[in-house]
Amino acid sequence: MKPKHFTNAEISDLLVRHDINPTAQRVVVTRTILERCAHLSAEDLFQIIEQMPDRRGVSLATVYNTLGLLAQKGVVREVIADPAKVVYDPNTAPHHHVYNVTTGELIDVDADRMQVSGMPSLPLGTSLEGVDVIVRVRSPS
Amino acid sequence: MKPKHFTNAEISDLLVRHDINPTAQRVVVTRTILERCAHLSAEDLFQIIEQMPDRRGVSLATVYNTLGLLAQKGVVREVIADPAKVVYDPNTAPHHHVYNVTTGELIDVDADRMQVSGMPSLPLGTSLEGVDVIVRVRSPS
DNA sequence: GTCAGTGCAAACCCTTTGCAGAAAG
DNA sequence: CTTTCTGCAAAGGGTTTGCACTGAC
Repeated sequence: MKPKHFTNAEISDLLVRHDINPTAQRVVVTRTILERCAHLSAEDLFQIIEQMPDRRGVSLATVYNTLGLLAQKGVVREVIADPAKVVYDPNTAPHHHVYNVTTGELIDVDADRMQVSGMPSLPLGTSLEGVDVIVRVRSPS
Repeated sequence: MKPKHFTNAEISDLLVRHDINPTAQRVVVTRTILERCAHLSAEDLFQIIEQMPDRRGVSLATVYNTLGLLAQKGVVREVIADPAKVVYDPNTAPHHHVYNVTTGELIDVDADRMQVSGMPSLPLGTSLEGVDVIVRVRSPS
């Protein structure tokens, strides 16, 4: 997935459309993860932002808070593959993942290539949040 | 899933068959998780064992180490659904999970009821470790 | 002035590790 | 004796929280 470029105004609009107050820090965080087009953890993102020359200071706590908010509002997707940390995926189209447990690498698989059939009926009083498929692979030791 | 009962000798045999040296502590841990037939975290298991009257002392570190070993040797299965903690599943038959993000409840779904089609070819030099499907549901707030 | 948002540091939780002592053969 | 395993307590890493400050309306 190739990097894209966004103006701050575009990001700001996107946030507003998702019911998020577009503060300077939130715009930086959102813009960074969307432009990187990669699976990043909060810590990854924080370090990238720290090294931007034109950065406006963004604290680690704010990165965590913002990513949580973005995930909750559907701007990005949380991927829980590695028990050690959560990564965020700017790809919000339905898709699944191949996770290399040795290297930590995470690869997208389009939902129209790999599908789930036979969805069980949901427990009473619950609504569907999403279906995650994770293909775990291992590199030779 | 109803609780089962095992003799220590049965558990011991099981461990040996899986290439695990059957120490007293490992037998207690293994027996407890197999008899409970439930998804348990290391902490859960530790607390259950702590309250057993006939227990042989087992430390938290040993519970973690033993569960890791059991998972690695295929006696139990690791389930990574909640980013906050790993749970262990004594059901090693192929199956998937419904996870309630509100309550933390985790339900098994037989693999012959829900299936994945269109598995991607694995990255070069990797071998398949497993395929996890997690249906996330939410209870109303 | 009000209220949401931010930064910092401390707190938290789950998990792993270092190391000395215990157990097993 | 040697090797493996265990227990304890401390460290570790990711994430969250408390609280005072800042900034926007």
